[in-house]
Amino acid sequence: MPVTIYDVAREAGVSMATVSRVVNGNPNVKPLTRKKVLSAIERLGYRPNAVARGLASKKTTTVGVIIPDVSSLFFSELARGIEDIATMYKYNIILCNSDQRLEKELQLINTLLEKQVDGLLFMGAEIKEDHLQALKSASVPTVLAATRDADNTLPSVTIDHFQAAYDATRELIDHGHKRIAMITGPMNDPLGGLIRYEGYKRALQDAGLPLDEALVAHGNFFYESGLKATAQFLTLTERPTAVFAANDEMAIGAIHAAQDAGLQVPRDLEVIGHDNIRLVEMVRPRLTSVVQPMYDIGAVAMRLLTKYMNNEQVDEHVVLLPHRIEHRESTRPRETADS
Amino acid sequence: MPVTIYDVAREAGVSMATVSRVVNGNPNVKPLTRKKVLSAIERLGYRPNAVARGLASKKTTTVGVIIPDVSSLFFSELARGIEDIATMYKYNIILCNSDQRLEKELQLINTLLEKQVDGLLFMGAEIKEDHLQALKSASVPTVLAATRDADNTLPSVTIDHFQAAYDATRELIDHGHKRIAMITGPMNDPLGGLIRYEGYKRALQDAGLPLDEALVAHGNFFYESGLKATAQFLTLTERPTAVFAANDEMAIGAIHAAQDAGLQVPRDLEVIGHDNIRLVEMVRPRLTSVVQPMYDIGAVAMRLLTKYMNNEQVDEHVVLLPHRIEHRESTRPRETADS
DNA sequence: CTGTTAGCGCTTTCAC
DNA sequence: GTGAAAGCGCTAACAG
Repeated sequence: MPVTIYDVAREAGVSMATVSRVVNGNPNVKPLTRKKVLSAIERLGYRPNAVARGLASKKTTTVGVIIPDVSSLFFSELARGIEDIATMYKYNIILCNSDQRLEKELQLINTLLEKQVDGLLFMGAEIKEDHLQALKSASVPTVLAATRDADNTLPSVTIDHFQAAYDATRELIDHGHKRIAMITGPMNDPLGGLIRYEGYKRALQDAGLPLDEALVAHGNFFYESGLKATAQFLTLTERPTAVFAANDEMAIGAIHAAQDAGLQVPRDLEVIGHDNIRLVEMVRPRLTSVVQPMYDIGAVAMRLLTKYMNNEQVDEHVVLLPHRIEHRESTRPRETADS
Repeated sequence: MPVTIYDVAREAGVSMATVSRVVNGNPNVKPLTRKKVLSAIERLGYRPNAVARGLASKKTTTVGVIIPDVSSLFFSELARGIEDIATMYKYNIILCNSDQRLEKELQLINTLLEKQVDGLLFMGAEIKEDHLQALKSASVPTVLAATRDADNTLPSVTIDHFQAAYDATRELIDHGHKRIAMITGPMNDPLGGLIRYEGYKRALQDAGLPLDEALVAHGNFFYESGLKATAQFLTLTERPTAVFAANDEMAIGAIHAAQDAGLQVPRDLEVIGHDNIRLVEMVRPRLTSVVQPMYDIGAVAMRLLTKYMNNEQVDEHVVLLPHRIEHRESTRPRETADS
């Protein structure tokens, strides 16, 4: 039923090999022959079968992407960066949601390898020994995006999460705050959760400020948890005067909790978020946030993966992208800062 | 290098056919034989090659998904619904961003067909003759998600956009408003743009209200455009007292524009959005919005596609999911409404 | 520059 | 229940 390379060959009066050459842009074809083939292709409406090609060439020009949740504001931005660069290099992506469940992640790795992807892009919170094991069984390269494994066994693209959290906290300290609260991510998330908390603690410590457990709440990255944590903070007799949230959604929750309590941001409570998702511009006051360049992380990770897939030389297997703080109205300008 | 079905056959002392049967769960295998094969698979670490399988069986258990932009709050939610159901039916998805550019859409359709996807899920604003043409050249089924073609040539899953916009406008009319503004989507988007505008116009007309062109702004679905449009509305001598925006992002922009102008929502301006994305809960006041069940649309579309792919009987090729208005604080409760 | 010839790893009749 | 054998549609040596 469908027209094959063989049909085209017959129609053009050449061999399959020649058709294959034309289709693949091999220069070793006489212009006239090429023209004949092209016209036969046109006439027959030939469409190369990528599956057959994949079997014969052992390349599928497809990469597997494991993502916790595409509908997340954070990850969908990453996914876009990944796909754009993939397209640029003629790859397609098979996208799979893992919900960060270990079992599902492992199963997805396996499925993707069965599908003979040329490479794997992995996003997720924690990289366990199981992941390393599963990935090692693959003959294809893997790159981690927005995360990394503890020993840097795998190539990865991230920012310096510790430093980013440190900087954010430091910023609040510099504004004269003594009681700075933090809404962390889940503590079983090494980078998004634990390390940012460590950065916060270190910054306090370096500034000689005490760590008050009452000012630390463990959130789950969702708006609601930021809202609740902050509402709770505000019931304390010694309330915090600033909050650092491990992501923007929770930070926005913090702003709203403050407003719901009749406080003004940043006058009564300064708030700083993390990631700088598009949402930060869609709140009043607009949210100051640590910029994690999601799109770029995805793009760089994919670019890195193409290098591995092409056996190109790679000097930096572990890439750290720069971060910075984008100042908006949820924090006071430095000049006018006071406690 | 990689272990093939042939290796397993030899190791287990059976034929490839038998291994194939075991792998595919064919019941016609003696339990003992099955056990031998399974153990050989285990021992060798055999992983079936889905590409070879795809070539031989002409099924890839992969569907192509064309999406305008995964990083969009609206579409990423749809994508999640699609992927979840795909997973449920053992399909993987190749996800491609089209940015709604016709040329890219057509090219993606072609690429996906080359990759021998078993089906196609298409999201986009306008379905042109070109699309129909390209899709027709495929021997695989296509389902449209959150859109449909003018003649319902293709199966689709949507809500009744006209009625949804009508209902939203009607709601504001019922609150006693005489000057109701609308921020539309792009007019070249038949459903998200044009039809919602038609619904708005009809509602006004049915209520005997005049259509004031000064109260209609054409936005682009982004926050900024809602912000600007509303700021503009508020400079009018006869300001609107209510706004209906064609999506939530613009509606949130409307809220902020009002607040920036020192007005209170909903007291001075009622705002109603469209889609009910997750963001509506993350603004103050929280946004009243027309619920378009994105996740469900994706899920139902994918489910429908599985039916076509399995040649199952389908009675409803064009499915309309119900919509409703979710009332929040950006509109006044009906009881206390006044002009 | 072009054609011949093996496969790629699996499914699928068709026999037995 | 099981095996033999013929492809699926293409690429990739290898010859010429």
